[in-house]
Amino acid sequence: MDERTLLILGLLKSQSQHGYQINDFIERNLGRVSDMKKATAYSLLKKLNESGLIEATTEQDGNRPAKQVYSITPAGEEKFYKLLRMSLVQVNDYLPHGDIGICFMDQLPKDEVIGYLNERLAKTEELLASYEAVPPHVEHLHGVNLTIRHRIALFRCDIEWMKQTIEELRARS
Amino acid sequence: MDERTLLILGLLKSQSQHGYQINDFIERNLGRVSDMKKATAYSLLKKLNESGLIEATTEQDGNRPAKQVYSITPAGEEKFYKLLRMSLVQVNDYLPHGDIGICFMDQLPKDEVIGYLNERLAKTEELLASYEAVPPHVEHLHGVNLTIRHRIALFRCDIEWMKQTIEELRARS
DNA sequence: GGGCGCATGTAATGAGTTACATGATTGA
DNA sequence: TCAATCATGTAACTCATTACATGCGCCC
Repeated sequence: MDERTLLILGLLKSQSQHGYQINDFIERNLGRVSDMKKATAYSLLKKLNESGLIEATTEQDGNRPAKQVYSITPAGEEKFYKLLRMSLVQVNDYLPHGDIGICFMDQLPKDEVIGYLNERLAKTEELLASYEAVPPHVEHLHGVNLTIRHRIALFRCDIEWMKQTIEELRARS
Repeated sequence: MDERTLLILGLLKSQSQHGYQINDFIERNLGRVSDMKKATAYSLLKKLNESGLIEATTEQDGNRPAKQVYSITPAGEEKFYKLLRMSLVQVNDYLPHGDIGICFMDQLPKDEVIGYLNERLAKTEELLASYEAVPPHVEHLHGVNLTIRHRIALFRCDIEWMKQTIEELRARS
């Protein structure tokens, strides 16, 4: 939750926005950094408003549904910096999804496992290629590029690990 | 949830066990692969029993509280293999926790950020060392070793990425 | 007698998702 | 006129966690 709060406060810090805008920006530009969903964004905005970290003004364009435009408050800025510092020092402790399966791989014939891992390897390489193909440059948020590089590094690491694992399986008598 | 189900079914496949035993095994031997908590294990066991993937017999030792000893059923074995295959082909798509903070790093003075990243780097190196120090060998589940190697690789990757990022920050005018 | 290990469970809470519901504007 | 985009929100649900509650046996 802290992470999502940090994201919303950070986006509002650079510019007052309404919910739709924030969600739209995340979907379009930050799909590779956050998976926050629309409903989550709206309800977080509501909650942050209630707790005084952001404040809302209502805007209306003609006959359209009214917008709730949110701005960050001084308390919100303080919270933003606190969360940002916490986030920067925090160690990533990975518990990769697929590793439970790896634990039980001996329950299947070696060749079958190698087949699955090769499939996974190919899909991961595809994913990596898609990241390498599109150098993203999100305006005013150029730290995003560092996170993309981070993910690319992680994919490469995964690929190496899979190759090594497959090799080792193959080498088994 | 699928992952937790796979874990429990996999453990029961090798041996009928009661809840306490399963939780104990996970805590002692699989703390680096799964973070499933006691209450989760118990309620999952209940649920899997209700859906027929496992079955329970009651055992009593003297006057102690009765144990629910669970065994995997044929339906459970089928489910196990299905989940195992799914798990093995599934691509890991990492969304590292700390990366939201990285996006906003420009909001803090460069030197402060470098300080935080160095702190994070040191902590990660410590964590890595703890993984490298203890070569785990869980009996009958030797795939676990591969997952430990996986995490070691990911930590090394993270460390490299942090060093590179710090270097780049330093190089900024 | 007190604390630890064995053994089971429930209740409250929290975070987040999916799916639903509504309605205006705009462009093909 | 029909679909897409703009715009907001709620309700039900799932998953998992924390904290609580209980009680025996064993050893110091």
